[in-house]
Amino acid sequence: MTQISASSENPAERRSKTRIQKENETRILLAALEVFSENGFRGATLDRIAATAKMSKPNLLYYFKNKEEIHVALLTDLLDVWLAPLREISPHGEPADEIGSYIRRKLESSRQFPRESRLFANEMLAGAPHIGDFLQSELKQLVDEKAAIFQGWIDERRLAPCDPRHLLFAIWSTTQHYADFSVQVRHILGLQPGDVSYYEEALSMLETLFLSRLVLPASTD
Amino acid sequence: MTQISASSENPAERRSKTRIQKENETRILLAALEVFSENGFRGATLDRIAATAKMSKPNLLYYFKNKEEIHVALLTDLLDVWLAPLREISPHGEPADEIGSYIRRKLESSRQFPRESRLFANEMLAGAPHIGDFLQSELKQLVDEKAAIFQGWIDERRLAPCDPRHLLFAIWSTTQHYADFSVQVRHILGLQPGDVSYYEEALSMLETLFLSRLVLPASTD
DNA sequence: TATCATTTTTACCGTTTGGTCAAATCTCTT
DNA sequence: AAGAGATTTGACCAAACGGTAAAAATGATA
Repeated sequence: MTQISASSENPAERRSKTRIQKENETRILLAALEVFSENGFRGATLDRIAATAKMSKPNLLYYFKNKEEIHVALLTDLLDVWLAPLREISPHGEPADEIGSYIRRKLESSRQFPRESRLFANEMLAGAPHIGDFLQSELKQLVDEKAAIFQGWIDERRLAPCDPRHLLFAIWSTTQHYADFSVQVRHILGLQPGDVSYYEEALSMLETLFLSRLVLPASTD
Repeated sequence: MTQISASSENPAERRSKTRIQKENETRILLAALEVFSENGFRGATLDRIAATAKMSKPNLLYYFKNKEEIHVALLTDLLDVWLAPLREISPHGEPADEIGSYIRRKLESSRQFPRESRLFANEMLAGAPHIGDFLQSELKQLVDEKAAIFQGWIDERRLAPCDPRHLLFAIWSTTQHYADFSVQVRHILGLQPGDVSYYEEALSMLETLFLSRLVLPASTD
């Protein structure tokens, strides 16, 4: 978050952050994450963020100069979280290992950072007005790079022929679903609001789906 | 939409709808779908909906008594669209056929009704405040019913052991992803804003994933 | 074409929203 | 304990928001 330390930041240009500054910025970003991830940028209000952070609105605006700046700070943090699991895919491992561990990392990220996932989803649904550039440049580039790895495996007959980018879409959607649609998941599984015990079953399902075979061939017993 | 004809509807209780009424309600719901699906309930405004429908705000409120009523009308329509493909799953077909055609129906629904899909996604992200009951009752019941079919196939060794409900989650997420995250999909595939030509590749990917085998066993050539 | 119901508009209201300002308070250093 | 800088607050503002009332305009019907 909050770029290079003593740049043109909000509480004037000060050399280093005070204890109070660090505490309050954290509190604000945490509260903002809560509110933005539920209601999106337009649906969120400074009043709600301030209330969630247990802070007056003018005080909040002492740390971030406007609503957009808070949102940008959150998205900037988010993109690192989002990319990290993807970066780790290596061309040197076995396809099953690499895909399997990518799924585990993505699912773990979904469990640990469900609000970040929903923040991202909200931004997508709104048409990615704030991170369109990121999608087109950084993300696209990384995807192309990793897709080439998959394509290599396909050429070596270690992976079924498919568009590697769509394979990535499938991994992203299935894993993020457990964060973004957790309400639906819990309602259907009959779980309580806070309960996230379904992640183990989810992993098991996704391993069957991506690494093994779902529909079994007719046995010849 | 708009339940039983001459109930306690908005323009007083009138016997049947006039031509103008039908036209305007359609225009409003179409505009509202556009706006709600992009920004969610809280992020949408009556002014934007009215502007999109090329209609004054008071005139809009002549047909729907408030913002919530428009939203409810949209969600009511939506739930039918959402359930239709699921209802068709039959216990009598082959697993591969039933799952395959369900995926095709879902993907087709995603292509035909992307805004409805995003409306649903927005409602989920917000914690399903308006359709929580639907998820718990109608949807859960239908899911349990269809999950039992899958479980039967698992018991007969025609399907890999897995939690059938999570299998449904995987189908939902992968197919809806192409509507909900279409911006991301297009940016990564390098397509223009309106272009939805990726649906064929998507279907191909999902058929490989769900019906065939993604990671191939080492050949013994 | 006169009449009546339907539709649309104009003008408005109270509240919420994003944001400002200056004064008041607090914290840290000396 | 005093001073300077950092933090917090209350009062406020203009615009946007959801919504209302009543008059004006339009459409259907006889």
